[in-house]
Amino acid sequence: MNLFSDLRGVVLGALEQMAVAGELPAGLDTANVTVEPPRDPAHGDMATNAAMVLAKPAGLKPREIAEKLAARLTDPRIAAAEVAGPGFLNLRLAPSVWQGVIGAALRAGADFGRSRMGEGQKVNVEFVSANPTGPMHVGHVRGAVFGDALANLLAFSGHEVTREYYVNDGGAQVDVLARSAYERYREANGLEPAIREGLYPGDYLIPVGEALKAKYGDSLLDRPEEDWLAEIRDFATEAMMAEIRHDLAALGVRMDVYSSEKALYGTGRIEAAIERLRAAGLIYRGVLEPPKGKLPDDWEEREQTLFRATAHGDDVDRPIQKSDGAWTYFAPDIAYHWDKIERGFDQLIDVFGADHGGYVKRMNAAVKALSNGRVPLDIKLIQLVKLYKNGEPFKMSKRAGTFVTLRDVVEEAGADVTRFIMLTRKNDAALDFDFARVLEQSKDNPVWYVQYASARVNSVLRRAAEAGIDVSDAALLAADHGRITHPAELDLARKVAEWPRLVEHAARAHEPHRVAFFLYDLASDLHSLWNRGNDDPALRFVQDGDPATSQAKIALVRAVGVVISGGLAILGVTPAEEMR
RNA sequence: GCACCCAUAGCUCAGCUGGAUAGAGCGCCACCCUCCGAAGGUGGAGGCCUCAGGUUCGAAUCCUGAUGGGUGCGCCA
Repeated sequence: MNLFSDLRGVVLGALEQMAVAGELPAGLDTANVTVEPPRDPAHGDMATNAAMVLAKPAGLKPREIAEKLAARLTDPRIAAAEVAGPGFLNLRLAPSVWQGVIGAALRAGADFGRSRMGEGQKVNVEFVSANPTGPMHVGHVRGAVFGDALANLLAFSGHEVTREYYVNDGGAQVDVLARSAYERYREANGLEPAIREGLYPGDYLIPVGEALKAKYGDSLLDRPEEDWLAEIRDFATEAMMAEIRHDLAALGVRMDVYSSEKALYGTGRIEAAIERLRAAGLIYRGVLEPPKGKLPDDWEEREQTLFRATAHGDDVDRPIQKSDGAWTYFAPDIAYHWDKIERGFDQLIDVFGADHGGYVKRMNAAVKALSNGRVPLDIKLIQLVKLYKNGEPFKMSKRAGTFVTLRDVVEEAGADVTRFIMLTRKNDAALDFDFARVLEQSKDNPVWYVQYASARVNSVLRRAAEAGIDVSDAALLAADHGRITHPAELDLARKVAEWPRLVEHAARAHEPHRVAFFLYDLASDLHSLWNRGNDDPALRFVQDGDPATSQAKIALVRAVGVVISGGLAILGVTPAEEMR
């Protein structure tokens, strides 16, 4: 149930009637007609801009259209319709609408707000995709949480979602990993490791060295690199991926598919994808212009195989082969996205770090070319997270040597707090994460505030039960919600009613942070109503000697609880049973 | 030099894909603990939505340009 789209349907129906009656020209475009709650509650419960949107194409005055529209809005849910301002039509809804929301929320339970908006849409969300050369660091945390929450959000709105991790196990960096692990293997055999410049120095490879010793004994010592490189590379990569999967699990992130870059090589898949572009006339041999302004020191002209990315909106064409004929990193990426397209996804989402911003246009160009424009690709860039503790920059590097790991963050703040805070900012805005602040139990800590609301709902249910009131789901659903009449309570019900619409908008925009902000608002409204009960006993949820009214009020509280748990589930955060 | 992102209260940020008088938290000011949970609550002050044009019934939101900040820019993924 989504009240807003229902009412929009009512309005569109009325416009239809007007067209039939000759009050409006037929065939007007109503796509821009909205029915939304106005910012100022004094303007009623809902407002539609229909008259203003249609005035020009219809050649009529907005207020005139609004008057006629108002006369045709006979739906029982609409108690009053009045023309205001330049041509807004403000709708006042019957209290029963808001009272009905309580029942709708309780009936749907955890599914309240779930929609079929994305029905039949297969969406692939690729995120994290950290190189398998070490443990995940802070930079990955936000992308991991964002991607996971976005996937939840899309699934909740009816999309068929695949969560995918692209394992960059095919490039030079995994050879570096292998050489680094080999040194640790030598170390495990009692030799002095030579961690040269350019190798990965982190302690996390020590256990890998020991595991290699357990597997190979001393048989790989003093052997030329070509004898062990491939084997140790696979071994070390797998060890790193095991670590990454472990870290993701600690953060509550689950992947459906791990795709390997290496698996694309030697199978003709890259060649096939490139061929497809070539057939479209987008591959050629050529020489790139040097970038203007600062010229790299070692610039020399080179002929390379290029992808005509400029044909699809990029600024320059992009090399797919190095001058020695080997693929650049872009080539397997093209093949990987082609693979995703071939798997039948209707929509692709890539979650990248902001430092990959320069990559967006070329990837979009490639996907556009590969899918003939059929499959949209949305690349979400995740801005940096700056870590602080009590306002001081946070440095911790127990295992990694040079960076703060995801595990450090989760151990310090906990998965729930980490996830929530990471979603309290738009993905394209930088985020400050202060450990001291996020663990604080006060109103300026949004996680705490929302968790507190969730606990408070439980607390009310508990107390009511102690007072002998039946607070079972069935009883609350059967309660007489018509007893919810106080404006403050109806306001809270209005907020609950907004949830399905918010989910839809957030899903459409690919912006899970909106859920976090909504939950904060809703928690705030609940706390506020609670506090009004201090001064005005009529607003207390448990009314002594009046179990019927108590049940109605508690049903409202429970409806808020339903939304909060549902919203937290999307964010991947556990609701608090009680505060301690 | 070019591209992308950002610019909203003193600070940190929202702003529902163009709606009416721009919001929240912190900080500040004033009140409030006999009261279902006061590490809290209620109210208040605080704005040229960076600037200049444009689009239209209507712009913080869309377009162009400028300014300031971030990121990136051919054999690294």
